[in-house]
Amino acid sequence: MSQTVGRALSILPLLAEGPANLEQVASRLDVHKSTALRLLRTLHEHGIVYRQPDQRYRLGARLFALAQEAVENLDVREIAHPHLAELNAACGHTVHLAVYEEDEVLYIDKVESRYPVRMYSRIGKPVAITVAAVAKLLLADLPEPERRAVAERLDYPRYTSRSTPDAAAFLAELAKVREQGWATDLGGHEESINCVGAPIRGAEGRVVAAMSVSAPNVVVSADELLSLLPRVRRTAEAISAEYVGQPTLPQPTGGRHPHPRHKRAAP
Amino acid sequence: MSQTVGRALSILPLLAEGPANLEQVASRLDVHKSTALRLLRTLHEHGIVYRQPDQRYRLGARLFALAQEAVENLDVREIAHPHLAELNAACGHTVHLAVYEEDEVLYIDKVESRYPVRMYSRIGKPVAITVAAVAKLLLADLPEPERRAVAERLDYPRYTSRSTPDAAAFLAELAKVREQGWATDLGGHEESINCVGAPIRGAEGRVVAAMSVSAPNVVVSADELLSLLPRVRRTAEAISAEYVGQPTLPQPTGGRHPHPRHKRAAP
DNA sequence: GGAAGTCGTTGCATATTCTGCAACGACCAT
DNA sequence: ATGGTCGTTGCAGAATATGCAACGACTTCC
Repeated sequence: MSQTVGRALSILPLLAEGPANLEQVASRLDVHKSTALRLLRTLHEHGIVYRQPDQRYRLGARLFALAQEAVENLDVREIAHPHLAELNAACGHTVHLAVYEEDEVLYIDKVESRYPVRMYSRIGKPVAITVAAVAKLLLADLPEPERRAVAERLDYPRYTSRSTPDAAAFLAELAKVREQGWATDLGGHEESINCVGAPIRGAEGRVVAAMSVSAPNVVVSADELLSLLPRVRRTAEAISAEYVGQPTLPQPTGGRHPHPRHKRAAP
Repeated sequence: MSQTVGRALSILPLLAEGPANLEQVASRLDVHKSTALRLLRTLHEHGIVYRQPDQRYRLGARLFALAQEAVENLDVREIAHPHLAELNAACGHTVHLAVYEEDEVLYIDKVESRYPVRMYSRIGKPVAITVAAVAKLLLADLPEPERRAVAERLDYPRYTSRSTPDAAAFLAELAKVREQGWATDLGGHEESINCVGAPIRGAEGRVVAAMSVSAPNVVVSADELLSLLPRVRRTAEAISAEYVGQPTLPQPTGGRHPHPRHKRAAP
């Protein structure tokens, strides 16, 4: 909508890859150096980017501070953490917490495995949405039309031979997950890694987050991991219970949609 | 420099406080609703802000992802973490890692105390710059003119009776810290909390980060905490050694300053 | 040691882009 | 029904961002 702001924001992912100098930024934005300079200066004034001693720019500290504040406002995280830690203490595997937002699922918390062989993942990193157990749980709860729309919008990379191949398969899987109330990822992302997950529900039973336990084959077999399912579900339910118990006033007004999603064209 | 971008960026700290609707944003930016709408839409397109089901805006997931990438590029953090964890395992207290950036010092890592009574702090939150041990360490290493300029720019809130009262006192303290190579905060921020810190040095001996151990009076006395100093210094030195050992190509060119800081006016 | 080459910076004229306005539509309350 | 809130849209005017060209600081190459 706003070209200038759009350009400025495009600089951020670019700098996230690593420090860059003025010319690199200008050429990747496809604007004149002077334009890039002004944008960078503005970002700098706001502490979003930082200028290194060698004059190159990188993402600044305030961005980090902002993001940190943002996550802290996600009450699910606060509530869930102790439960996740407890589960990790009990089984020793990596435990993840994830939320869905605009075609992306991302980890917002994680308790590391206590085994030396670990799964790689990163808080804040988008999840492999078509295969991850947490992603299935979150998408399975979307209202039918939207679920369908999202499924068709996605790409289906073949990470492994067991990755979800296409939208149809994914929708079928989502239906199953929705039905049974839990989900798995058996080698769909990394051949040797399995996950079991369960949904965390807020008021009115909507899925607000999802959690999972992940472990590589070399540590426990898929069957052994599945045997943890009851425990995982109990943890998710405990979090849900606590979450609905004292939700810090989420969505005061029910739902107002001045412009409904699927509006009919005017006559 | 760029008004539009500036306005858009001003929305971020505002939303960090909590979700807000269009009107609130518009009035706090002091612009027309339609203007605020366009800015928010642009931020939304880039995933920086998210629109809740109740139509209010809050900071989005991508901001979180970006920030996460940003910190990961700070190699000090990667290198330091295991050492901090080890120190925590040994003494049980809260361990912090902080960096300085443009008049701000902020925590970039933290290992929580294992005692029930803990100091409150938050990764990503700006540190009380005039009293914190880590802040003293970082500022003490600035070149003299800048150190002075910063000290005079700062505010000196009287958190407690032992807070640094003014710029003169602060500069004196910094000189001492610079001299002795370590720093303390004895009840300067919270009456009952003490800290001991040591600097982490990069190539050429410049201080690139600082670490500290904090504990409340009720757990250990200031003297007992001070007895940890040798250990803290050793940890900081171990991190420094590892950091200079394999710095992932920081600052390739030495220093180019097309426009020197203190340029004389043209004749 | 001079000359050519980088790279960041500045002032300015142009026109592109953003702004505020006013009116509308959807929704809620009374 | 009626009035009120809040988000959304199209438009004309004007403020704002843009690209250009030239310069200064610095490096490198001959």
